[in-house]
Amino acid sequence: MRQNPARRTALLDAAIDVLAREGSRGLTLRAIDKEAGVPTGTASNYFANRDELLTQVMRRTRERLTPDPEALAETMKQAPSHELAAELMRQLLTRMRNDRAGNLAMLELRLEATRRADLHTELSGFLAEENRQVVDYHLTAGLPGDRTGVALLYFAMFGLIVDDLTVPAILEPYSTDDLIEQMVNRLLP
Amino acid sequence: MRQNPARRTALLDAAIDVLAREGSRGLTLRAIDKEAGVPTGTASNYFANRDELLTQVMRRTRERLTPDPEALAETMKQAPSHELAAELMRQLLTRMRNDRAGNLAMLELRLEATRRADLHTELSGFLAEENRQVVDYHLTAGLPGDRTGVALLYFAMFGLIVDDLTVPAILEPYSTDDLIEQMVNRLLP
DNA sequence: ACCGTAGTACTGCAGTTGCAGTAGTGTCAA
DNA sequence: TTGACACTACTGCAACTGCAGTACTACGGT
Repeated sequence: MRQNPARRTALLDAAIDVLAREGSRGLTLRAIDKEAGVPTGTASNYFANRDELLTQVMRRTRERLTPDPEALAETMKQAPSHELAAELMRQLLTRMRNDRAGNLAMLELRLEATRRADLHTELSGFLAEENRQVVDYHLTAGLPGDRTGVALLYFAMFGLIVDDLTVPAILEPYSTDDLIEQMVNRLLP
Repeated sequence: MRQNPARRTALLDAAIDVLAREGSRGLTLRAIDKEAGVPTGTASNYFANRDELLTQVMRRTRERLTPDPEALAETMKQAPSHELAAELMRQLLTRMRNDRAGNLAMLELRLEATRRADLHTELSGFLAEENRQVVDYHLTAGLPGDRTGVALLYFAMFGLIVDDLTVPAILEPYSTDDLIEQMVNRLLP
């Protein structure tokens, strides 16, 4: 098992691109080699099997989708308000749109997790924890809304993001900025 | 190309099961034969290629997830109210839970559609139309809320459903009935 | 009633692809 | 010089597709 972390990350990023572009069906060790531009067989040296690969892809995807702490701190300089909450949601949507591959990969992993116990355990732990943290953060930052409202806000955002990524035609009749503003105002009393 | 409609439907239902259980990766014509318990090669006679198969799987999945008109009519006997809207949402969630395979297949198809232009066109048309219809239905039935509110309600429900299907651990801290009641009350003024 | 034909369903095979895994060699840096 | 990584090449295997050939069924003509 090779250790070179830079190369490993490069392989994982390549895997995310393959996953987004060709789906779980196209994700093979060989395809990763090709995408990363490394010799055939290299990915085999870094991942013992598909399970291990997927677990590591998940961790890498999580890293990529985590907001930049500095940018977040910058935004949070404003006084907490509905406007700030809406701004955070707009940034969330933008972040997701800017890493389309990462997001599609995460969706693929969710589906894959319904079939692989290990991945499911890891993904459940991670996403449940993240949800908890994000709600706590919102509340302790003094942003408006109660626990249920914040949870609903994130479910609505998630639905919107999935549609935006996969079938944006559904969103065409609406303005996403307007949707976000309305959902913040209505869900966070 | 064979025509026997009953057999075709049986093959498509088998395809949906395979898709849900093993993902796009495991969906082959042979796997469908096996799942449907028909002789090897049969599915090849019904679907010229993978594209055609996926398109037809999509149509069949749509059929399966459409609410039963009678049951809907029965529910709609009540006077329109927030309570009725909540009841409709609870039924939606139940319906989705009762056809887990159909739902997972639809998610797979959404992802597949990001890679196949034909499928994307068809899926976009269908889902956009469905969204429009569902919002119109809600409004003309006299249920509370404006167009934006109803749209938000469906995004939130969609997010909740996807989480429920793939990573239910996220929902564990919450009561789905409570979430539904709150989202109806808050999003539909 | 019989036969021929067309349409449909089934079976098995052959060829192809493409993957995983691993062994072996080359290279570079400590 | 030694150890870790990079690269190359090979083997064996599994699965898929597409084809070709066969069996069954229905139907229409005589």
